Amino acid sequence: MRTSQFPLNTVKETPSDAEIISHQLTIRAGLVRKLAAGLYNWLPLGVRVLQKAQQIVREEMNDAGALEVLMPVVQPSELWQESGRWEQYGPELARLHDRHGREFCLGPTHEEIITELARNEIKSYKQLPINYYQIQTKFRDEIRPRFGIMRSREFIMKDAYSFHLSDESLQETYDRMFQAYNNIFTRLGLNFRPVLADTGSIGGNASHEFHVLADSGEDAIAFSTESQYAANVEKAEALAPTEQRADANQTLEKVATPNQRSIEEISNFLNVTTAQCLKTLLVKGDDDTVVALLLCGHHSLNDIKAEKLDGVASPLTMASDADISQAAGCDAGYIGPINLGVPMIVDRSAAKMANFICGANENDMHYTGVNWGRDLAEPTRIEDIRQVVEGDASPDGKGTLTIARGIEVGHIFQLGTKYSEAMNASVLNENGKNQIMTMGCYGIGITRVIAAAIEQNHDDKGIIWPPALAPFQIALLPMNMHKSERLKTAAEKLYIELKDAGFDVLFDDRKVRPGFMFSDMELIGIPHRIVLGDRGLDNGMVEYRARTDSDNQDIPLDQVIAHLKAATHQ
RNA sequence: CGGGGUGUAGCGCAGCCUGGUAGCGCAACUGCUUUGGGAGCAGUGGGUCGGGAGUUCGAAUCUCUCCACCCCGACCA
Repeated sequence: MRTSQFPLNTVKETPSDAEIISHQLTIRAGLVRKLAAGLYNWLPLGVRVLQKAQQIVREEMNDAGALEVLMPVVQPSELWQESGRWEQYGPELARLHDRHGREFCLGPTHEEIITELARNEIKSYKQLPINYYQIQTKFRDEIRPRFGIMRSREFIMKDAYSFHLSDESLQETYDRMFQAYNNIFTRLGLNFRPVLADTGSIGGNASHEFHVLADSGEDAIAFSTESQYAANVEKAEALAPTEQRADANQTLEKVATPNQRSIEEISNFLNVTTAQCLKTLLVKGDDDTVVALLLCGHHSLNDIKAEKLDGVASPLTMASDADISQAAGCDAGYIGPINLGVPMIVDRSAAKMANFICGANENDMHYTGVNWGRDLAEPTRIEDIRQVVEGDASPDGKGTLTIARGIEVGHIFQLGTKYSEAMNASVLNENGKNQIMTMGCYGIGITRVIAAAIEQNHDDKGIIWPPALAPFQIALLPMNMHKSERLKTAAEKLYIELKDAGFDVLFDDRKVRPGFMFSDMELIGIPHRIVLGDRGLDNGMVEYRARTDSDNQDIPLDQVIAHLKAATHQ
């Protein structure tokens, strides 16, 4: 490709609203342009990268036995009503009407559609298992789209859905997808980790997320220092402390704490650590009741763990101010478990506290020196409801946890029969009886993969594409070609030879200064660069430089192709 | 949804407080010079100052209203 026919649309200035590096570079390099909040146009250069990513995903999915289909973006409400998600899904689901007033939505995901397809097309156990996938645009009306293509409202996703008769068959396909995902992200050249995950709103059993490790990631991942254990902190179990509870050697006292509400304020005011304070959260329970959740002051509630507990409303909802004053007789900030007449769920760590501080259920008052079993009953319900923190014991018993940031680029689930049951997707089994199929689902955010790749691979000059994602492999840069007929002839000849050798070459035939060319090619991250100049031509030499090199290398003109083949492992 | 902020040329911004014929840099276009790390000089084009209403002789500037976009928060016990 020639730059004279393939405009680069690079810009020198960073747009003011781009916060993270991948957002800045996707715009500066001319991959995308913003159309509106969370909506992006993809320019020719960006499309080439998209296609590279899609191709790898396609190849690995096909190799793993999945079959490509294509489903509509616009989906009829009836199917969503059948699965129950028309009501469940909030404002994130963009709904619309056609001219006849019929209701539709823009698909944020395709479980309903694939289940409808499968129940019509699959009649016999002999057709199972089967794994369908598509690469399709999704729309989710995010609360806050941000970071450019990292979290946009419209995005491209590869989603796959498998159908089975048995859990064993589902597990087999799940394992195969797990392997396929490892292959895909490895080929894409990303530093990633599969982690145990929560199944979220889609529901189901086993689940892994694939995270690209980057400081700008929106998810926190807990890793074991000693083992392969890795989990989203939403999911990571906080083990009960192994040490015994300390002796109750302080006396219970009620102290005035005027205007000291938060754990932070209380600990400062009383000159103690936050770990000595007990945090009492009131949340909504079943049918208009209120439940107290008790945590160590330095721990945070994990609402995903909490809302799964019996007696706690899902989604987790904090009690209103009115509920609080009715249940505890005080304002938020002074609630405590002593004489609190609501059911209590105590975190494993909080149950081991001794001589702690808590609210007195009276405004501007706290208790100090509080002890379980003496000043109030021993906890009757102890659960894991907190977020893990750095240094916690790893749930698999090996090592301790460290916490790193990750970008979720893939997610695989065992869905079970949630959709197939609701939508009656069944086949005839070996005994001639109807049997509901069990399902798995497997997603990869294609557009997010590109943002993640840039987050992980860039320098102050621009993008450094992993070879598999680069829009072009080689930049061919003639120096001042318009002034030298000899150079022009040589450059044109080399361009043809490189193309014939099977390389993706970007030939910069613009009449621009050398520095301009260098900067452009570095910004858009082309992995390999060949520079042709009159000086080198006198000696039959060209210059080679990889995007990651700091120096040029002189290569005899007749060995360029061999050199590039070695450099690109072709 | 709550809080904060910003809308002025394609992009980045000044001008607004204190009302009086709309500016700077980059980009674009033309010409000349230049040519191994985002060139120099000269010139040219480009703006419903986010929309609407109001105050005023006169509004980018003051008032009201609507819209768009950005940031933070949605853990307060």
